[in-house]
Amino acid sequence: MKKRLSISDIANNLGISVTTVSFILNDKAKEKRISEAMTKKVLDYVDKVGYKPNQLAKSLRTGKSKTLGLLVEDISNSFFANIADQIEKFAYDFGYHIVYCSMNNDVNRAKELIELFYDRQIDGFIIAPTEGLTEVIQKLLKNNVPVVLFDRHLEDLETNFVISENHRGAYTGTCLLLNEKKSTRVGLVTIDSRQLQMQGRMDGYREAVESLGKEVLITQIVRAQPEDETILQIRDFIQENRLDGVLFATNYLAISGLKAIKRYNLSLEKLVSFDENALFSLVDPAVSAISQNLQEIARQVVHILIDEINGKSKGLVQVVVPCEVIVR
Amino acid sequence: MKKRLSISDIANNLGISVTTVSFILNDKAKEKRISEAMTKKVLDYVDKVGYKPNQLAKSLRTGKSKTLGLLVEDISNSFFANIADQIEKFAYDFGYHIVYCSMNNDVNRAKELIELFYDRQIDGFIIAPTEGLTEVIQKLLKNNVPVVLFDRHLEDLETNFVISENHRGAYTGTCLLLNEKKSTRVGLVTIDSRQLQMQGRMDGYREAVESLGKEVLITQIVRAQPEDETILQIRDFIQENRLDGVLFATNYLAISGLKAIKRYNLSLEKLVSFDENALFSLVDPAVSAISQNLQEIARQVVHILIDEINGKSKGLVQVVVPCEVIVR
DNA sequence: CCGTGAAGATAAAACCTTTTAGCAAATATT
DNA sequence: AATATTTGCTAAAAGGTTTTATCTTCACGG
Repeated sequence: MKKRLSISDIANNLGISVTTVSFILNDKAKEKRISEAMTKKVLDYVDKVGYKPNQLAKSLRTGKSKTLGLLVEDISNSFFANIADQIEKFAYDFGYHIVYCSMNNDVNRAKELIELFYDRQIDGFIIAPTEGLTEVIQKLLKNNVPVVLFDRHLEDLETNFVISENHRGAYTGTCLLLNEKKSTRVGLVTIDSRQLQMQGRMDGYREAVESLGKEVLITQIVRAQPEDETILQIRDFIQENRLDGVLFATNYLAISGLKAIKRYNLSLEKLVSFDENALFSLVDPAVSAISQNLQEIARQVVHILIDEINGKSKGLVQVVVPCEVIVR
Repeated sequence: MKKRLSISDIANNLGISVTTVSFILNDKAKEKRISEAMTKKVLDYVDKVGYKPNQLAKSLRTGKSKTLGLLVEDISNSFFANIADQIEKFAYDFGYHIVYCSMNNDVNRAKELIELFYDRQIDGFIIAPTEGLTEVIQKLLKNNVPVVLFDRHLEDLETNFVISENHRGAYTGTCLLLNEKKSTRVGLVTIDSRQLQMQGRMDGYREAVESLGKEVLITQIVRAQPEDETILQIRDFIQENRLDGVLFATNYLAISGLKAIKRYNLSLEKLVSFDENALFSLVDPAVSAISQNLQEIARQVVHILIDEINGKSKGLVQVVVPCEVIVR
């Protein structure tokens, strides 16, 4: 209803200049040699009338929007949803807001969104990149826009990133499945993707299996296909290879796997999955988890990004966060 | 690196006025009688140099930020994560972005966030309100800020909202559990909350049970307590009342319930929960779901809000979306 | 030849800040 | 006493748009 107060209203009502008010509100009173008395007068008045600066105007002038863009594949995926929650909290502590969006494996939408965010003067990007985003991220870097990747990074791209210890996690996870008995057969269900985190998990699995001289068994699920397809494929993989144990490279693959097991009444001794999920303790057989440290990842991501925004960055920062193994 | 072009750069380079460029870019060429030739010239040039308007400046001038604020209890909760995903998609179609945050049952943080968003000139709010937010939302309404509530609404607050058919959903869900046999005993696990959607679910349960002249058995879980407490409480509730079937008022209560069942080896015939969850088909006994139509809720929320922002609103809009019952 | 209206464009104000450069008065230095 | 420095404050520019009001030119009817 009644128009919001602006800084010049404050100045006029107090019979002083806008500059003075601005300095005081930005904690530059000391530095700019504004008297204590004046400072107090302004602060009291501002408090009394409840003035709040217009952030848009502020951003326009300073070029900083105090907003970060978060781009993930699918915010409804529990891994991303959980990390988004953490990221928001950490960002909040620094006075930053988050705008998010899901890219849904649509490279064009992703590119468009990045441009869109960029046009909105977003201060920095937090991205779980999909293949095909290399150029557009490269463009951001060229324009000196702060970027931190997480969950995966891209080859040929010199960026900051925070990822989990995928190789090691997969290795330890696979060891849970293995058994000295020559006959124990364990397989990996992963996705059809060249994403580096998936490569890491694959290599970890492979190394563990090979160290016991067993056969490396891998099936790669096509991302886009309907879940029923996936379930069938996993069933066939398990049956044809007479598997005793399976390592799932992601959360949602494990869920499809469990559906396959239930639906087709398969019997397996042990299951392990990347990422934790409420359901893993509730099904039979229980699923052990290679749980990523979401809080630490989020903390690092936000800190690295904000350091870079504030010019406090010391070159590239690339962090690998250990996983925790939850044995069930 | 190189400074971004501004509209006045365009104008200078073309030797024309800023106004002309602005009119053309805002599709007002016809209306403002700019010649076809001029229009084409400008459009071609803008395209060639890849000029993009500064959204901050635009927002500052127009007072519209093309951004909506989404406030939920906990974005990592699958219900909210899924709906956030949908909301983002619908908003995107209208050129709107979403900034989100989790309130985590912290009324003060919630208030602060709402004020913060408001200061950022957010065009409208999408809120799943918690108790205690009445006043601050009231304040938004008084200032003519468009608001749509979802999942629940608040008494004494005349707002737009989109909720599910809680009463009916709970009624139908409870009917799934019931059985003509006099001996069948069914209970409701809900939360200790006066939120209206929970009241609705409770009433639906009660009505179904009473219609068969059976005993109404309800336990209310304290929100803040550690999950182990909750699990114990559910166990006791089930055991003490010798229940055959349980209706869970939310997703996460069902999960705690399943943990109780597994951990203490309880045996129940049937379970029903509000909200769908991947895990419900995988556990034993399988959990039937009263699934909310997330897509429709999101669609409505966004449309109502944007209509109101554009002044196309016809008074209060209060929508109740039917639930789908998934029997397992 | 004058007045009217439309066509085609524009100058300048407005949105609300931050920040640079500078002014006047008070104090310190020589 | 004259000069230099510090103190306390401010005018105005800058940031990039949109929009109002206005200006010039040309065509047309009378």
